Amino acid sequence: MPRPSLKQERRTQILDAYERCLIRFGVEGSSLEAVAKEAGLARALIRHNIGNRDQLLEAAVDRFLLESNRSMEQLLDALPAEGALVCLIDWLFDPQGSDPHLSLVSDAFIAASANNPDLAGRMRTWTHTFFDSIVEVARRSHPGAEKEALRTVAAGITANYFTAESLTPMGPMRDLRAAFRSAALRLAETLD
Amino acid sequence: MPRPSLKQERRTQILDAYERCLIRFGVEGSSLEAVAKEAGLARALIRHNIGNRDQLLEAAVDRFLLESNRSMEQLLDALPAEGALVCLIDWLFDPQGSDPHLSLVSDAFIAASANNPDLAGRMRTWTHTFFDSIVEVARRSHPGAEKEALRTVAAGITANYFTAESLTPMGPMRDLRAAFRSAALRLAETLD
DNA sequence: AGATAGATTGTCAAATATGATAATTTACGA
DNA sequence: TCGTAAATTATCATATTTGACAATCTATCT
Repeated sequence: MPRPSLKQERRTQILDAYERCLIRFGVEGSSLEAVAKEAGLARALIRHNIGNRDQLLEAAVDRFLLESNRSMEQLLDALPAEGALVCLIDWLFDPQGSDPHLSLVSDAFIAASANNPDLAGRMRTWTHTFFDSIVEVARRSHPGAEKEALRTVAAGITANYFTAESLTPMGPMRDLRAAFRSAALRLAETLD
Repeated sequence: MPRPSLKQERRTQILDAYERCLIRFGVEGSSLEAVAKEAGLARALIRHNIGNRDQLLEAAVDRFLLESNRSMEQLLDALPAEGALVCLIDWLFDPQGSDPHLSLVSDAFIAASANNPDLAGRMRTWTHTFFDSIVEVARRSHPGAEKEALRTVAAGITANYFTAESLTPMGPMRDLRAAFRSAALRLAETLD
């Protein structure tokens, strides 16, 4: 009987806008005004659908972790048994594949972790989870490799991926991006 | 006859505080109020010694680039002819050596580059300079290696260094940091 | 049509940020 | 001691941000 709820649509609309602001202005710099403007909504609608500034951050972190885990699981399922590691690298560094958006949002969260112990904890476990997933893929495609070697290679791939994404706010740097991809591949080859 | 000028002392005092704020709050989140409080000075003193918010950012970028180049040159001079690359990696990943502070400041500048084309340009050339320096060190210690291999390895080392530093706001993650260092070393070994 | 629950908009007060200028204090040389 | 130039403090007007609440509008059901 009541008017149908748009809560979910509004929430995603707001969180999408918030993420764009996070990338440009960071956690501290993303005012509710800016988010509302970016979303094309009145500021009071943020309050109505999500709440105050802290609740907005919390909601964004929740969604980020969910989405990140979902997308990682999906990727792991899609990887072939043969040559999984190279395939993973191709996906990570494919401009079409992984969304640079997510990495930049994580950068904002990590930077803000210095003032926010809770956030720091959540992002630490996220980082470890991400890293462990890469290790697992490496183990799959190189069952014989030593544990330490797998961790080292996984760290290197992770770092090159993170860095390539982190530099995007400066604009396209194709040469460097390609070099990071090559470095990841070169590390993977050391497991053969 | 006048009172002695403290302009230089005050400038460094303010810029030091501003960098600490940049690391915690980012460019957009670093209000003059916050900087003044962090520096233990009245806000009007920022205006007196440096100027408005834009001028503060400009001054910080200027100092960052100068300091970064100076420190890089100094490092390059200090490196031995033999095993320069491994020595460089030791220095980059030595908690005592490179100042994590500088990397975090550069992270803030890079993130803010999305809204600031001028800043983006300056940070792009800085990134390229940093990268080229690593390539040069690699070439010195492995004169026989192919150009492309040198670039790839240098990119990997750079990425692992950047990433290791970027994660510090989340708190100490020794295991991951060690893994990034190992990855850099493993990449260097591929040049042998 | 009328009731209902939710969306949407409007408005307020308090807190904070900024730029600017005036007033005051301080250290040094003459 | 006294003038001077600089540091430092005080104050102001303005704009932005935030949280809160009231008022209005709108889609659906009965």
